[in-house]
Amino acid sequence: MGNILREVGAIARCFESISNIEFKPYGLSKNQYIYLVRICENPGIIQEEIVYMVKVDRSTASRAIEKLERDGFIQKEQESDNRKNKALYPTEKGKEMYAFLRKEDDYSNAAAVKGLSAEEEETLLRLLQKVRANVEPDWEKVKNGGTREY
Amino acid sequence: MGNILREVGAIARCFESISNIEFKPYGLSKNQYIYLVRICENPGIIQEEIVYMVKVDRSTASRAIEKLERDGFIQKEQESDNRKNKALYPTEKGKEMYAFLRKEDDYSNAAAVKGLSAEEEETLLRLLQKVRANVEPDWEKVKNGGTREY
DNA sequence: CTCCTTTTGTTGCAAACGCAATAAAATTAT
DNA sequence: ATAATTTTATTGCGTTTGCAACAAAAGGAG
Repeated sequence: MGNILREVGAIARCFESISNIEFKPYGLSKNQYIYLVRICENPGIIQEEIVYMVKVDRSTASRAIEKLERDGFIQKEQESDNRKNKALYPTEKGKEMYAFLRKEDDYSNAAAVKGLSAEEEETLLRLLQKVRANVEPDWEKVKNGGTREY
Repeated sequence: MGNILREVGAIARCFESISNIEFKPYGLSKNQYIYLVRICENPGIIQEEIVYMVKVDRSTASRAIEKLERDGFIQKEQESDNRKNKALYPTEKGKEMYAFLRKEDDYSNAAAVKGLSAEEEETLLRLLQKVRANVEPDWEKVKNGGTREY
């Protein structure tokens, strides 16, 4: 009886832990890298979209991003046609940090799939994307007060 | 360019979030279920072994398990032949809760792999186990102050 | 246009998190 | 046998986390 979610959980905690330790000396505190990466890859993205991509609580994202701004890695900009949404952009400092984050990320991904064939790697990614798609609606549902029956 | 670790991270956060919300009304606070499950499945296990399985900081595990004991879900017992290790056992209350946790866990795993063939499911588990094995040594290393080169 | 709902974002508060430092028992080395 | 190292567990401290509750703008329904 293998348990997919437990493997996923352990792997996720491993890499989160490693990343946080490695980025700390560069001025990024816990989990900030997660948000910075998304903002750098999607300039102008709004917070709620990051929440959807990353799967974290609104309030957590709000404060993490606030801190990123305070620390000079990103900037919030009022969209001209919309006074509610705040578009997020990396600063120069943020972009520099991103280059480093990318190197670490590439290294970690390569380390993760070491020993897998190119085909297995593709398969793994495809299956994980499927799992993620399966999970998303349940997450939305439960986060919004819905219940799962089992 | 698909990123395996980001998928893994999002999936893990989804299920952690769902689990925490679902278990809260039953008296389990954040992430306690993770430790309770391991103790129920491995009666007599010590804390450090759980840390190794789950991939979390010692101090986090220590306090989570302490709380589990305080809440009457588990018991710590001094091993007769060893005064350092503390063997962990579920109480009756803990075992009852475990039955429920198992149902939720089974449901979540089934939901996760919905639409995958039995073969794909096996493949996914196998590949995840491989990734986990790849990651473990790096986690140990970095947690103990070592550095990765990239 | 006005009312209702949804979307986006923030804040209060209590709890969990994890690095660092500590302690003590167990194991290994000399 | 004794010293050095490793293993196991805890605690101090500041930070992050997330549920709840809230606010305000945007979007839809009548």
